Amino acid sequence: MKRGLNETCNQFFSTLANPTRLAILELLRKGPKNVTEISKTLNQEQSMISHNLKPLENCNFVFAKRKKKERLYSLNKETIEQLFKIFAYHAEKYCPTEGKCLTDRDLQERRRKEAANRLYVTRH
Amino acid sequence: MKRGLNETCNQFFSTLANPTRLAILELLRKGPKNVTEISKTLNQEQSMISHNLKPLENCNFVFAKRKKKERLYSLNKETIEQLFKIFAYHAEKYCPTEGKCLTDRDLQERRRKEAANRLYVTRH
DNA sequence: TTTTCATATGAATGTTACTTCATATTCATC
DNA sequence: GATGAATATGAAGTAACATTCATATGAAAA
Repeated sequence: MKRGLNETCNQFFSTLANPTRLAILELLRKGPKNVTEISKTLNQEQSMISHNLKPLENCNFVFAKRKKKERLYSLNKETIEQLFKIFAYHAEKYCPTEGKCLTDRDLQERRRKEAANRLYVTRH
Repeated sequence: MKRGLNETCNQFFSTLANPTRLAILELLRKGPKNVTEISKTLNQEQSMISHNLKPLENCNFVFAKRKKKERLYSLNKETIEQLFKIFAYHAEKYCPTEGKCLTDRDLQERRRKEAANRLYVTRH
């Protein structure tokens, strides 16, 4: 397959395409946090936070530095704030009611329900 | 789970997190194209292109309008060009050799190979 | 009004990513 | 160098997503 924008670009957006990771990024906007703090604030298992921090760090969306026994994670504000800004602008303009932006999955579910409904009407 | 940046944001990035869809977006930078043209240029099945155009359209990353029998898809340049610009800047700065940005999958594979190698060495 | 071209849809299957739990590693302190 | 606290890793199961092939729909032309 023809791929101009390379694997790296896919990686870039894939790393952002996860609710846990987005939550981490949003939390880190407030300032640096260690793993335990993130884990507790987001009410998620520590191992899950670590697993999700890894791709964020690989992509340089967050930076880490040791502080005694802890690892302090901080946000790459330059990149992330810009991205969130674009998103916010786009969402404001195009998804004001959040009524758009449906997944295939949503559409599938909707169809299922419509079909069930049709069936229900037909039955009577 | 605590989720500040909502579902819409995840959707936003998830839609971008796919090589086929990125290829479509990049192609549309050159100008509007219909489904068949996209399909042929990217050398992908028409149904696949259609399936992937749907989320792009849902998120308003592309716009569609009829032209006779065809549907002409065009880019939401405002959003997409900005995103690509940020990505390009970030990649330039942080992944100059594309040596970073490894997935869990990559790391897993690397480990497998290393393990196999260790085993190989041990055998002799 | 049926034929053809262009696109969309559905359902099935394959592929990838996420989550979890158990355990390993790392680093400081005793 | 043993212990404890903080974090990372591995492997397995599960859920989500992408892809494919067959077919349906829609729009124009004959």
